[in-house]
Amino acid sequence: MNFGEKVWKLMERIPRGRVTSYAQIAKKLDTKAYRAVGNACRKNPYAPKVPCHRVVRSDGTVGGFGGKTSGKTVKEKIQMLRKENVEVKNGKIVNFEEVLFRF
DNA sequence: GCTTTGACTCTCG
DNA sequence: TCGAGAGCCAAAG
Repeated sequence: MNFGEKVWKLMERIPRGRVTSYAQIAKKLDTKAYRAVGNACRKNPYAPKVPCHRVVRSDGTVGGFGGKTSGKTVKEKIQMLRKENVEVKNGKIVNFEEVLFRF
């Protein structure tokens, strides 16, 4: 199994209204490839099946989705999260510790 | 097979 | 508060 497949498989289990961080995923995979995780997300061949928009940075900031690479913007990502009952303020997750999915 | 790049994270000034 | 630097790993060229 490829590295990316493991990442996507983990992302599938993120429930609605919850988020996780790249660090959490890397930790679960027993690796420190935080960046590689983000790289895999950027490719994301499993489109809506894998909710990469529920993956944020370790400090709770949304990050990613920066125009060039995804075509979308951080704002769009935030809108999706808010739709799923995830509060976002100034690009950061509100009550991050509470909605963080630790697998 | 080495270099570049990236939706990352941590530390320090 | 915020940016810069360093460290980390995987994929693509």
